Amino acid sequence: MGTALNALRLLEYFSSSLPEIGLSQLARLSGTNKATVLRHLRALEEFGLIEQNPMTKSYAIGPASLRLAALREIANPGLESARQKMQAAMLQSGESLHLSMLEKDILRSVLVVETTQHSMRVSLDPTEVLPLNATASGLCMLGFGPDHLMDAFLSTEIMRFTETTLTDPDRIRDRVGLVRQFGWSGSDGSYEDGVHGFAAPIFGIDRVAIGAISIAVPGIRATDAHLPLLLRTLSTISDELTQSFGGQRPENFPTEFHPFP
Amino acid sequence: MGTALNALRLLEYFSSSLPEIGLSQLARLSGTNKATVLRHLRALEEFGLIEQNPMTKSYAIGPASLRLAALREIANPGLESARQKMQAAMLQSGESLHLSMLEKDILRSVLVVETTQHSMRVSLDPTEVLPLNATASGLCMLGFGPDHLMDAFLSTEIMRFTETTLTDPDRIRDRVGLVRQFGWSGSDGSYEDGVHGFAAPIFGIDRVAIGAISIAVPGIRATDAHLPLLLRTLSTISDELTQSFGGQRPENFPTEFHPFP
DNA sequence: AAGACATGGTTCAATAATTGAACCGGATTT
DNA sequence: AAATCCGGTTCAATTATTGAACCATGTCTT
Repeated sequence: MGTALNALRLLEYFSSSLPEIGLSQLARLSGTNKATVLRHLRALEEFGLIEQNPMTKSYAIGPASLRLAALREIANPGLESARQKMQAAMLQSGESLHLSMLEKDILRSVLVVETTQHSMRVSLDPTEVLPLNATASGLCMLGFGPDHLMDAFLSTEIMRFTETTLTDPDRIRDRVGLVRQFGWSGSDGSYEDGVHGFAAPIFGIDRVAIGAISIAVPGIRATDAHLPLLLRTLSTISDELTQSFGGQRPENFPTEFHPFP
Repeated sequence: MGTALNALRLLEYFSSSLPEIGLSQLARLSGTNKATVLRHLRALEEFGLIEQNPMTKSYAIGPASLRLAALREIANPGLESARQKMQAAMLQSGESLHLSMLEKDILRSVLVVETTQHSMRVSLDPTEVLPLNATASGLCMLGFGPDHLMDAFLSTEIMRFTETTLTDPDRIRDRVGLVRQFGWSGSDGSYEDGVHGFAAPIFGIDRVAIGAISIAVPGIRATDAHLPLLLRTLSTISDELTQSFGGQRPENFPTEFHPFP
């Protein structure tokens, strides 16, 4: 059951590293027959969610995506203003910013603003799924997101990415405790070696986090001297974004961020 | 045939004036059974293209649209830079800009940058379909778009919007001839009373127009004194956008725009 | 140059999913 | 309190979907 969904799922195989896919390749990736893949692609193409490159014959995401995004922006304004706020925060901190939102128990990156001030920067896939245990944003969500999130996450397989990835449930819980106390979270290369992240929650109307804003910094620039600036930036932008999404911080949420002891 | 397409078509009923739709209402709009509409909505929701407001139970475009748009931006970069160029042109001319692209014989608005310099401005729906005979952008496309476009358009019903809308095929052809000669097109309230538009084509790699950029001006500010500035802005931005989309202007295309005699 | 192996796309009978009328329980309206 | 509205469910008849095999074409390898 779910023909429409099967067709849509084909879109999941497109990514920033694989933006164009051929028919046979997509059939292989999805484990479906070529004929049905073609049928689905044709349907998606007619709607405009897919377009075929007439030269290479391979397929890519089509213009309807932009239309729908614009439409969502109307029903759910805020993303465009979020981008502007992130731009300002990028200029202030000099580092790349990274907004992610919770979509039913998975945390997905939705907006990336890259720094223009350093040539060495952290580049992120703007549609990536972020592991909750390995990223600063993920730890934030575990700390301030819906109550069931931690249990839901611990019941899935916990992935390891680098040496420093937290995989032990008890240690994750300890860390999340600290995050709750300080209001922000950090990750030191626990997702990708050499990449440090600092994140703070964005709250919804019910004071539960709906997403997170993070600053990604190359290890070399993640110094104690730099930290206060990053934390100040983080505190203000997380507050701004919470407000611009119509949310509110919990009563006891720290008004400014301090380094972990 | 085309279950997936039928599901996707439900998305067409969402618009800026109707961003949230209930189940029964959507069934009525689409002329389909409630049960199947619900099935489709569920499929779309699971993928994230639709989300249900838990309070009102009605449906709206979901977050997956943003993901797909970001993905398209990677495969097909340029839109974001187009926005920036349009922003600059907006500041230069003081008026709202409006980018539209051809999607298989229909012209669709994809990006709108509104002026910040006047409180009276022209506001446009960013996902609107533009009539080829009644808008400046449309006339541009007829003049510089694919050859078959004019015939395809004339074989459909030609709509009238205001007193000044061009509906006579011969007069349309005459006007398009002028547009070809001068490189830009204008519309004087032929789509909406009191709104004047000035548009220039954006070309693809094969020197055929793939879209148009237009400046929308309230009638009062569409003066002869203002026109040279608008035309200068138009000429440079259409050239920039053509380049940024990897296209090239035709050999004999005017290097600067002059008022119609 | 000839085969082997890719690719995108088509065909068609068996099958499995889609469809819509009728129905339900609850909330508003009359 | 009767009558509508709403979102959502059920189930048998039907209809569209599916996948194996098959083309035609192009590109490597031998």
